[in-house]
Amino acid sequence: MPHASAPQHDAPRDSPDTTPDAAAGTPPAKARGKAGEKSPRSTARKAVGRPPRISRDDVVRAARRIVDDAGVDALTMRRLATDLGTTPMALYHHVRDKEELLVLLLDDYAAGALRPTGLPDDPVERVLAAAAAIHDALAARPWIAQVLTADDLMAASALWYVEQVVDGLTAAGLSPAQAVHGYRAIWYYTAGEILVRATAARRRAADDRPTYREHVFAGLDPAELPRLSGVAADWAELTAQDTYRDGLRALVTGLVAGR
Amino acid sequence: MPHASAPQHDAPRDSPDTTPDAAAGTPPAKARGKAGEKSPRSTARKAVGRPPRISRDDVVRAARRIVDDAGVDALTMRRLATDLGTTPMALYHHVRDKEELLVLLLDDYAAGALRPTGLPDDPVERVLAAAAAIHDALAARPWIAQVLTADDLMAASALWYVEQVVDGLTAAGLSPAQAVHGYRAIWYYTAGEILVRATAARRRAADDRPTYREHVFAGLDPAELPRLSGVAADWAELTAQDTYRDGLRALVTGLVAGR
DNA sequence: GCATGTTTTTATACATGTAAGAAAACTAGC
DNA sequence: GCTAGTTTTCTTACATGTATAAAAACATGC
Repeated sequence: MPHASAPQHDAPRDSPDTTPDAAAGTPPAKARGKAGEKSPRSTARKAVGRPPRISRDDVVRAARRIVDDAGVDALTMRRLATDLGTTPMALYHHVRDKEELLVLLLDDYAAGALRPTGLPDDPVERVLAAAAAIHDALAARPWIAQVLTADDLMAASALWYVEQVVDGLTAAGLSPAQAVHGYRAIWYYTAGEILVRATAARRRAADDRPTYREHVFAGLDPAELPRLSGVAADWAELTAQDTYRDGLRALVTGLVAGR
Repeated sequence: MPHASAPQHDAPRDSPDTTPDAAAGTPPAKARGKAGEKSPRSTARKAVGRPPRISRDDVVRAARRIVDDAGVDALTMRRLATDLGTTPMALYHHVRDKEELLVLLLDDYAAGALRPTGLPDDPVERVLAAAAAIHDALAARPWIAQVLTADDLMAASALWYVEQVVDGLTAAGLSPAQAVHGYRAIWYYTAGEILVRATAARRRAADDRPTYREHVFAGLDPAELPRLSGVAADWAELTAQDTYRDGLRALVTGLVAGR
């Protein structure tokens, strides 16, 4: 297994680069060069090519600083480059595109935010608690919506919670395959909730546009759509309520009841 | 209630513009002018200001043509303007921004795609069928992901299905408020599924990047995360399966069981 | 020292959405 | 006809993500 001083990023599309530590918080391995290598094999060559001035970790850290200080809207590739003392395009050797940078950032946050605290013993309750923990951690950061749809978001730091969900479902009687499918369903529901809510909040903040929904609901025909007409007046209030946990419980209950 | 020849778009932020027909498929009301008005009051004035060369409907129609012919990626404001024989900025008087245009487009598609066909009588089955119909109609068009998070997406054409869901849940014993919350849960789940899947598909198509998940799953510690390690090999296959309906049934079952 | 290969950085350029303001094309009142 | 007011359109300009290609900075083998 080659380790040594693997490149930070799978360059123009060839090196496998399966260093499992590149993602999390490994020190940048800067100050490389003449330091002795522990690894018995792999002859620790002197790293060919132009030496990098910045590492992927530098990029992520600088990005995090910007987001913390000035919000996610201030995070542009140009500003990031300026903060790092390089050019925008130099970043693209450490990060495939901005979206990957955001995923990395999310992972960075998750590493600090999520803490394995005492979870209940009962399987169903454990699933609920783990899912809610993921949800709350993500929902706290609105900019996450831009990244959330990552199919493979659940990386590194959050995996422990995924494990809890899958394990809980298994303990409740589901097969491994069913447990994975159940986890996915929970993930769809969770991601959907956050995304829909975040978008709605963004719209409300950005503008006082008549929400289009009011527009549509105003012209509702009680004869054709009686139920909707009946709740039209309360719709805004009802949908503003946070019912994530209720829905989650319903979903998990249904998953477990289904065998 | 003023009607007459209301402006197509709430201009620089003042006119209420609550014409309930502006959204769907009302004829552009072009060829306006000397035609007699039915409305008894509202003296049908001669429309002040520079006469528009294009209507909002023209914009949506042209956009639809582009999407149908060349895909959603080809839909740029510049191209749209060229097709209509105007300038990009002229579009912004009929559409707030590109996102609103996409919402309008989606509505346009929904009007044609969704057809109220025979739904089951059993409340739960009806909810399932209605939700699945929405899901399938949306999932068929990948570009929808960009718009889907609209909190108020369920406009005009799709409302009939929303009605079916809320009505079915009510018939199954839920209170009106619970039914709305239930609908929302179903919507979160549905939107999340489509979004996550669409994004995953896009990534897979765009590039053969090692999915980052493989990356993470490769370095899994079986001692710490036994369940995930156990299914790691099958993860890709399991998550590729379409289990939307299974999860939906579980959710609805749980919602109904919860009273 | 010098040519070669490799990796990172830089320079340049483009397409996109859209903000800001000027101009055009009308009606209404005089 | 002329001015004022109103609505739509056009011109110009900017910020952004990122493609492309050249240049820089190293190690290696000669």
